[in-house]
Amino acid sequence: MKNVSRNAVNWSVDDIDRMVHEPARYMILSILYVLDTGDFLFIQTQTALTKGNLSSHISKLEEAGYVKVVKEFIGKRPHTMIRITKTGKKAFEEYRGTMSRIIGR
Amino acid sequence: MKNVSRNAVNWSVDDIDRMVHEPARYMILSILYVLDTGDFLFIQTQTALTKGNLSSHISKLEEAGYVKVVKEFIGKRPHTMIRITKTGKKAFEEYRGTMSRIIGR
DNA sequence: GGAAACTGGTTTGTATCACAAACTATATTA
DNA sequence: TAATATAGTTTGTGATACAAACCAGTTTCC
Repeated sequence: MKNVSRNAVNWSVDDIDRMVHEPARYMILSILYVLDTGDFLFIQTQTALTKGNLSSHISKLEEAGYVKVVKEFIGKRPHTMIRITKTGKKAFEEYRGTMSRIIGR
Repeated sequence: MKNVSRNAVNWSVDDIDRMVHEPARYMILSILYVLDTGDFLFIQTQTALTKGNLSSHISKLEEAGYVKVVKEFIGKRPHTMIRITKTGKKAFEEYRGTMSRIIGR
């Protein structure tokens, strides 16, 4: 048995992109949507997420194709740059549209 | 290490009430917010959730104090009525306020 | 120069969660 | 009386979010 049909409130749970719906990831995307790129530590301070948590959310966003991760060395230290993709931007916009509709404004 | 501080986007992940954030529960609450009460089967058809899924979401909402569940018999058959509480209404309103702010527009 | 502390993360362990299938208990119908 | 329907609840499981523990270096301090 699967949920497939539309309902009286005129939206289905499947309309909501869970990848974006998760607050931590929404926050990450909302930063990158404006700035396009950000390094790991910048995003960490902005979101106030723990490193571990941030790390795994970035991995998920990467797997979803919503961000690209570039690792390099700055001087002698490792550095991780995260860039939002076209797909990621679109997903973010669509999520906002969907939620606007659902929340009603 | 815990997330506690505010961030540059001016909201924290903790601002979002996960009890309401879950789409299935948001849908249930959005129906009850308008109608105040609804029986199990009505909500099931409106949400298009499976019975099992709906049952457990209702239990969670009940534990959170967002709904009250009243079991009775209609004729010889069991019947389950779900009523949104004052707390539930307030939580729903606050969630919408929070999300409106976060989604922006 | 060697221990200690810091940097910039990733991996691991755990508790929780969402979900549908399987099940329960009674009632109705064939 | 056997099968089917009703009205849900319980169970199994795969996925998830999270912070603690860990790791590979680098810099600082004595």
